[in-house]
Amino acid sequence: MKKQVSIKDVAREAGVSPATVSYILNSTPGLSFTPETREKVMAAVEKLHYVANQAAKTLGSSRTEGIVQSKLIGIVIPQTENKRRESHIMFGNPFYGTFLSAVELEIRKAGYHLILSGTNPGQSYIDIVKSRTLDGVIILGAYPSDDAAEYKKYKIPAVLVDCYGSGDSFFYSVRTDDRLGGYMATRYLIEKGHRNIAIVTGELKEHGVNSERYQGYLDALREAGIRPLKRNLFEGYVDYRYGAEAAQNLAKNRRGVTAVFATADITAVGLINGLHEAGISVPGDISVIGFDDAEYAKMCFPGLTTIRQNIMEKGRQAARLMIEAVQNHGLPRVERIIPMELIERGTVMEVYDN
Amino acid sequence: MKKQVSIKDVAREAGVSPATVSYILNSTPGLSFTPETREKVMAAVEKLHYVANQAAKTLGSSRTEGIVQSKLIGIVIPQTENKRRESHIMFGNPFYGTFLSAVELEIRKAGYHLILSGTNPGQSYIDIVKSRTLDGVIILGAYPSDDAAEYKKYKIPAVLVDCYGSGDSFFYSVRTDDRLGGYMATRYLIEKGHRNIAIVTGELKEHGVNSERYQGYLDALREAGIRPLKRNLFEGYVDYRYGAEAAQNLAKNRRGVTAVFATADITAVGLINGLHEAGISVPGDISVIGFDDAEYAKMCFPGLTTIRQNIMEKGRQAARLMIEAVQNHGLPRVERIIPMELIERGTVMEVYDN
DNA sequence: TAATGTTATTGAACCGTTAAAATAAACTAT
DNA sequence: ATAGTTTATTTTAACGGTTCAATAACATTA
Repeated sequence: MKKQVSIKDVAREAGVSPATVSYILNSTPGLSFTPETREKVMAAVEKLHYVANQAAKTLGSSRTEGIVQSKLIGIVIPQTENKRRESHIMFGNPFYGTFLSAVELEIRKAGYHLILSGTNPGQSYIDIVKSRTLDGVIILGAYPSDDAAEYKKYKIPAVLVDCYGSGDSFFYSVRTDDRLGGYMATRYLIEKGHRNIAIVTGELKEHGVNSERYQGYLDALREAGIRPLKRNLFEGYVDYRYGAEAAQNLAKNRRGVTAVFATADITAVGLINGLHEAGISVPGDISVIGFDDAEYAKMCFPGLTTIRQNIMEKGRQAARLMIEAVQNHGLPRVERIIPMELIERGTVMEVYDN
Repeated sequence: MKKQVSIKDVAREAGVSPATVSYILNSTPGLSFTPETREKVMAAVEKLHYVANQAAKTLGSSRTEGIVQSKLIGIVIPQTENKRRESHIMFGNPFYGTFLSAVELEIRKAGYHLILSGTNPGQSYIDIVKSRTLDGVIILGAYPSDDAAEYKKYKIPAVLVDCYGSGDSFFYSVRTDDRLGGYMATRYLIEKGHRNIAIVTGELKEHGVNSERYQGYLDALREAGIRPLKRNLFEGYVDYRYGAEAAQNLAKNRRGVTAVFATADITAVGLINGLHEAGISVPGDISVIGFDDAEYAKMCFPGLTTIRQNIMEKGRQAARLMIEAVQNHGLPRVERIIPMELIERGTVMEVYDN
């Protein structure tokens, strides 16, 4: 690691003081400089290939309250090392990849950088935030409520993505109306004549995405006067394998189920393949609807009928909200709801009489 | 942003000097302290919830050559904003998600953090490296050769993943033997009786992954005494859509092609679905083999026969190599080759006589 | 007992930058 | 011509750590 070119080198080269260089490069408001001085400085910067040291900037500006700028945004995704369960791995579900892609693009455009971290569920992230003096944090999935107080205490803007249960006015939030989505999916199946509808989903933690979608499912059943059956609830993991497992169980004991709502596409695909393997045709024997419209929803055969949420858009919104929050300190809480739409492909079939 | 607890606060609380706190917390070698002092310090740290400021650490230690530690590893993935071509989007190909997941896990275990960035192809990343004083950089795909000199100059360890053409002894490298992989895929098709084999691939840039796989394809043909045909080369993009496009062209004018080697699974799946749409059966009419064994290779129907590369393993190796390089400065160049294996599923069919 | 090591601890310079206060130079206004 | 503003720039003191040289306290050796 060679000694880097510092602001002093630039100052010397340009024949001005370090402060002048700093002011000019940051175009600090309320200060004026001669065009000549400006030019001299810029020329020196060019000549020496000067790039400011971010650590020093962060440190130097940490004196003034509120304007600390590490230009670093943290993004936290739950992920544990777990050989047995893909669902614990960040990108077991490609949803994250797409989302991250959109976030990165926006964040970079705004001149910030993204510091990516997984966390063991429940593990605190606040140390990282403190030690790196992050400008803000984007949190995916359930957020560790212990940290919440700290974020507020230190006034770190936090954007919660797909989080429920924090009505707290401090946090920004981006999500879809998952309950409505669950309702849409189930209602669609009902409209197609299905009455005995199973649901395959991940852990129904309080205030989670799965839980909301499940509520929506119940809403739709209730509306249609269908009594929900406990045995039609398959609660497990959000991964391919659990879908396949659910398929096996379903194949063993169908009890008249004609349709399944899988609360994530990845589970849906596992389910479909599992059913195929068990000799059950989709949608011939059982209809399936998913959720997300992930990349591969259109790739599998038959194409997966699903509730589409615009993941890129979700990422974009989260990033923009973050930047806004960082730049206009103390903005009032904003909640962005990303719209959904039902995509009809080939995994749902109409049934007549029952 | 509240004023943070500093090392001075801890020192005061413990009744020692800041230097002592620093030494104890970093367990600086060659120094001894009374157990009492140690305990006092640790107690104060606990009590005040002290977390060291990384910016200050980085800056403070930047005096001593070689041991600057921002504890930040950069990871660079080519990605541009391009509405028309998914291939330019980082996670258009889920390969990246899986890879990133593995890297993050390893990096975090070693106490480092990952700073994630896309780059417009050809755009320099060196400014980020300098400004953030990154400890090292993991670079995916073709690397901007202009930066290479800078990395060397500043002695920034760089791990090149899936990069060819840098025999430079400064760089570490992780990759698969793509040429061999291309050979394996093609040879397998030949063994199954195919002689008129097309290849669908991304841009054949000099020294790229695609180019290597293409070479392997040629190797296999040559070995079998088959003359490669120009019209059998479909050179485009590494995305779903290009696979579908290639399928259309192929459907319009098959000229006896009975098998296709798609150099990425995502393209393979696009191809298969495109062929289906055009009324061509896979593998009935045309066999397809892919490359990667991405998540959805087993999800599509029929399951995709493909060359599997262990992506998690690739990520793990890249991360470990990085950490090693950072910690043992000036390690000699290492190259890790991740093995492949052929996964037989349902998209290749044997043909007899021709 | 004085000289000599050790061991535990501290003081202070320094890293690269920002920000507040100070200064110098150039204009106004009286 | 003198004081008062305004404009352009510099000086200095942080920011929160690390690290080297210095010191104090204690044990050892001659």
